[in-house]
Amino acid sequence: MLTIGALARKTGTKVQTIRYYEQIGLLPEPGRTEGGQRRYGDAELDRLSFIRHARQLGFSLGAIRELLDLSDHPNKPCHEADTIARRQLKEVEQRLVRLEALRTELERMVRECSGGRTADCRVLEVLRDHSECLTDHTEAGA
Amino acid sequence: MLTIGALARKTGTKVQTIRYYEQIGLLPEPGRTEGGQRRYGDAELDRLSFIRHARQLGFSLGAIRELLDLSDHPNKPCHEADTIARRQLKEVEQRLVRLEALRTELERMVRECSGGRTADCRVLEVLRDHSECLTDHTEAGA
DNA sequence: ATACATCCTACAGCCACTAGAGGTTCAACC
DNA sequence: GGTTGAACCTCTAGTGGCTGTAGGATGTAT
Repeated sequence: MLTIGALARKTGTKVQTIRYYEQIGLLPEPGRTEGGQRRYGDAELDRLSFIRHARQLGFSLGAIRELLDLSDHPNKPCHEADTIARRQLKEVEQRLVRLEALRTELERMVRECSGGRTADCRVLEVLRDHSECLTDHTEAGA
Repeated sequence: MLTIGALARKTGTKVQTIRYYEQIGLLPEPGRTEGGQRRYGDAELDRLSFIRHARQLGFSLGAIRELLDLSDHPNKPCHEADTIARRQLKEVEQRLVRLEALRTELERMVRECSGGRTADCRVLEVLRDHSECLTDHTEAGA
């Protein structure tokens, strides 16, 4: 039986994050000691590891909820999980394209900066005038 | 003189976002009509365009605040702006590396999915067992 | 028995917006 | 001059995915 702190260490999660996952129903309410402290078993360890791994792969908590649900029903057909993963892959690919455009633009800004006064700063100039950009990075966000 | 809606259209910003920028002090408080509606001139248009462009390049509002401040002082040396841009470039590059690892892993998951029952689903299996991963995508986040 | 690390709840805060309620103003048209 | 109706106003709350803090209770080692 693991304390919440031990579970946190084993999974590389913060204690508060575990409680947060419980609060939003992603983790089940665990057993408690007489004094009211949470105690976890292997099932919870596996489930949290699954969640953390999926988060590392960029899945949203909503998608993870679906994946966990599928994982709980071994006889369901698998194409739903496949769909979720493909959707995630598509999003990652789109982000990659946008980020590459950003990199190009930032590299150019930095390369062309002559190091004088801000009045002549290439970085600020490019920011001031969008038409100086070679790539399309609209909607690029983070 | 532009209404807030016209300014929004010109810069591709939502009206609420403009008010939000004003609220956090990124845009100055504009003049008002007798009835209390905001009216903007070219200076605000330029400033908001700068902000939006920098946002598209992924700069945080904090970084943008610094850049605007530099832009307001044309005789300051330029290396601070350069530093901010380089920092941003570095972050973008790091995100790219992580996202590429994610893409590799997601592609493999999707490719290997046989389309049977969830019990045998490759996607779910990989999520369950981190050791199946070839790439390091820890801390990859979004 | 005591120390003290860890646990508990409850709530506020982060970023960068976005949405909605409920009411007011402006500009155009008749 | 009167009437629409789109656009404006303020204020508040919600989004995702946590993170941090206050103030107190519990568990374990000595």
